[in-house]
Amino acid sequence: MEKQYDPQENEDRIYQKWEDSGFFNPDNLEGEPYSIMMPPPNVTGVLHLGHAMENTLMDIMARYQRMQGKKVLLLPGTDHAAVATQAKVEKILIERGIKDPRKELGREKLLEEIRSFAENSKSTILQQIRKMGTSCDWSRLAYTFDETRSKIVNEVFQKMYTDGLIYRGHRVVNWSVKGQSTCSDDELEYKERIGKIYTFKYCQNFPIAIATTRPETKLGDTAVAVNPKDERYVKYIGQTFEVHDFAGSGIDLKIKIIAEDSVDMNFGTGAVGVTPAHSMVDFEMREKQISAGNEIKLIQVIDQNGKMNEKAGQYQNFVVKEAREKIVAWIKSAGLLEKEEEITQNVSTSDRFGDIVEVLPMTQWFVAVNKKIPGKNKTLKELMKEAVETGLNNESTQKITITPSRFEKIYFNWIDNLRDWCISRQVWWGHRLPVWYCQNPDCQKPFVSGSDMEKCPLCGGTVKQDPDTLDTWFSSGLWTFSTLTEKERGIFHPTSWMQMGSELLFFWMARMILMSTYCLNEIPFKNVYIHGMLRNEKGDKFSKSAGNNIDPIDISKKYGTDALRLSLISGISPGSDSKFYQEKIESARNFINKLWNISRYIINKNQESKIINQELNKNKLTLADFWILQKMSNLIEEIINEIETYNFSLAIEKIREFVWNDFADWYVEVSKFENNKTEKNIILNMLLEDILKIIHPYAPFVTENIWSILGKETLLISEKYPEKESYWKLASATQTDEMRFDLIKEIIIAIRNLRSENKIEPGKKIKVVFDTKNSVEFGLIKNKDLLNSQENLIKNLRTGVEKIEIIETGEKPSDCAHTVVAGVNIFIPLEGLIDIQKEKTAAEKEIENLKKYISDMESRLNNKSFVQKAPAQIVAQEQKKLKEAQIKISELEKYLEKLK
RNA sequence: GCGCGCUUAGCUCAGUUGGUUAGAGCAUCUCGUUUACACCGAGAGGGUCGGGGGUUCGAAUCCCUCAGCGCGCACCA
Repeated sequence: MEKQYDPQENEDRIYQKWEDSGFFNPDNLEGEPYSIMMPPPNVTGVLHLGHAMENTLMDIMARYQRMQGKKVLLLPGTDHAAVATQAKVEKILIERGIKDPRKELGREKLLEEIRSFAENSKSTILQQIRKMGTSCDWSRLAYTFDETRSKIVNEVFQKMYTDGLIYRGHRVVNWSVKGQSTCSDDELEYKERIGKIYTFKYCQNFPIAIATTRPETKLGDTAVAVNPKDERYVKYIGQTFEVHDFAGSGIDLKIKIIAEDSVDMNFGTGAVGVTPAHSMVDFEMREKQISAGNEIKLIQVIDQNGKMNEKAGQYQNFVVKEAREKIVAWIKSAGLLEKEEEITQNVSTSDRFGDIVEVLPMTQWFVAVNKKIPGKNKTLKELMKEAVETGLNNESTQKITITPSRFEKIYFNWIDNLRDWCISRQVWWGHRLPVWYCQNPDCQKPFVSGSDMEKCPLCGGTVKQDPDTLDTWFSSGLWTFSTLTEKERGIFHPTSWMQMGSELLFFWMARMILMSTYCLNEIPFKNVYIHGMLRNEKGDKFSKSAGNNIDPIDISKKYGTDALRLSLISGISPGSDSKFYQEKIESARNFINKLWNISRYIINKNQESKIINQELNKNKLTLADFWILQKMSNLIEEIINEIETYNFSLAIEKIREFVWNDFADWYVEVSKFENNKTEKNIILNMLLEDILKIIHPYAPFVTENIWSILGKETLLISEKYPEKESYWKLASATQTDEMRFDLIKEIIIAIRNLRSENKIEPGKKIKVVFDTKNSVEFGLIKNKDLLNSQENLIKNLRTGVEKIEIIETGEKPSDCAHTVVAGVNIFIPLEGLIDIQKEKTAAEKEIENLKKYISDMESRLNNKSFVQKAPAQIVAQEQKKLKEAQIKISELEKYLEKLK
């Protein structure tokens, strides 16, 4: 074995071994099913650090559960990411000089370009997932746009259409002019900007002034809404006012004054100009009014190119911004403007195309979220709520738990504000709507079909498929079950655990819940873990455009995948962002190397002593042996608990602390000189093997590598996770072993400390005198006997102690360095080398501290209500502490006296 | 505007239902080539737990309030 671990040599080979072993495929495993669906990365490029972190989290969980004896499925896949991918490829094509790819290439050719880009990107991504060590079942690899998934998409569409949950309607939608496509409410990004709000009247004799940031849309106004409690305006409610030639457009407006409770009387003029065609809120007002029998018109004045249309009269063909300026100028000159103020406003932009989104009325396809599902008497909204609130159909086994729980509130909040989901997109890359329109002018009926249609089933006329495609989240929503066969759904669905970033809460998590509860009457997953975002040391997001992007594969190549994995999850906690920086990677690499060297030491030792499968003789165990066995037992319990509550970072931190501090720095050192060699070797090997197992989910490559160097014929990936009980059985000698070993540890540290403080030369051998007269005892064994029996530890653990003397006189030897641990006086004779003044100052300072401590403690214990109210256990504990401090202070005082 | 987080050592973070003199890693300083590891070992220094108030025998922990940062939603007339 090399002095330093070289990750490069083996990673690919080991991954191949795992893959060949079949353990990635749950069909080869026994036990309780445990399933994780990988959030399919978009085929828009390469994996970034966030993906790498996700892969690490999922793989830790998958490997851990596999080692716990479960039948683990980690299913890999990719997402065609409709709009995102098309937008990306179009951008590339434009950069290549094709000005308008859709026009110049046409549907088929453009799709061919996108397909080839996507396939390329896909193969890169899959390679990267392998490189991360992800133990996923490649035989079940899925793609949201492959044949199997497309078939299910069509089936679900048809089912929802039949149930009346998917409908074609003329409603307002978000329209990206640049992308020439709709987008859903969730695909909007709000950007803050400074805008102007104008307060004016439509015309001189209009009774009410209104305010707006978009005067150009006022050409489409058909109502003014006021609060019915508003005394200023109540008299106008129900009246219709005509505005002749609004803003010189040549267009006459008919404005009806309507009552709306939601109008804030104190905001602006207390009246809202209602533009149903260009505002979601106004459109809803109109629907409300209509259902109350109050007809209001819908007048569209902006077209799909972001220009004013023929309904804008004189302003036709101006882009909205120009029209706005002209109308404002006209209003000003006509003396209608009452106020002009600057405000900060949020404008909705398209998250993929980046342009400001216009709200337009269009005929599109929608999912009705507030409509009762036939046979269920519940709406989709209600299903989605139920699944998280009480459990689907009020079954507790069908309840989704979100970690951290605060995201549940955010989710409910979102559901409350949910509108019908526009699912048709005018991009070409995606699942084409399974809708056919009869071309016979006498028929013209639309048909929804799960499979391709050729002829109109009614009139036999030719049919033409709808050119639109589905919102990408429609297919992603099916992911937890579209990836499984019917039979597999019985085993792996609902899936056990799902992890994702908080930005996908609505896009994806909510849609999966919607689809799964509706289609299968089952929740998609039992537990969702929401992770935060990785940021750099300054707290900035990593992004290509900011130029601070880090390629995880570069780090993997330089430091090894194990170090990358450890550094990615170090310091993370559920739902919170975390920082990722160089020191973390190095620290992780160092730990891997430490593990390598611990193993190297033990493996070399094995070769010398050639021990084979010997039984541990409990009678030959030392205090140190019992101590480490107890520690290991506790550790296993703690980390299982941490992993199962998704505290991945805490678990590995605890492992690291144990491995480095307890095992390497103390136990391995002790093993070098204690005489029960056989027992030591057995314990060292047992611990090493189990340490490799508990680290394996985090750092699979190095652990598997060492495992094979240990000469194991099995693969570590398929080993059983260690159990607390097996250590507990060995270690349960006495509970106080741990405390007594810790006392020896403290004494050793105190001796090292005295050496350092008194500048005793490194190589110089010393004698130590212990006075145990007033010391605090642990258990039945006297400290005197304990020190006697553990002389070996004290001498050999980097203390340079050559001789030990134990006295019980309470007399102070002179010319000594001195300290007190648990009442044990420790003296190191210094033969005139001692700096008396320094010793005095140190002792005085410590006495000072102790005095304050003791007086605090005394006043607490003298406080009657403390003694009365605090639990007896706490009081006893405090009394013990006080006693210890008192012993220490009196010993120090005596020592100080001696110094004078 | 409504709701939710966060604020602990120079940095990154722990701190379980309130109960040791608030912990770790990195960084800093001192010492050390002791043959598993200098990607190492031994030690040290460093915090009035964001400010203020309250509850309690006892508060980093619970409540109120203020401030800073972040997130979600709504508004954006």
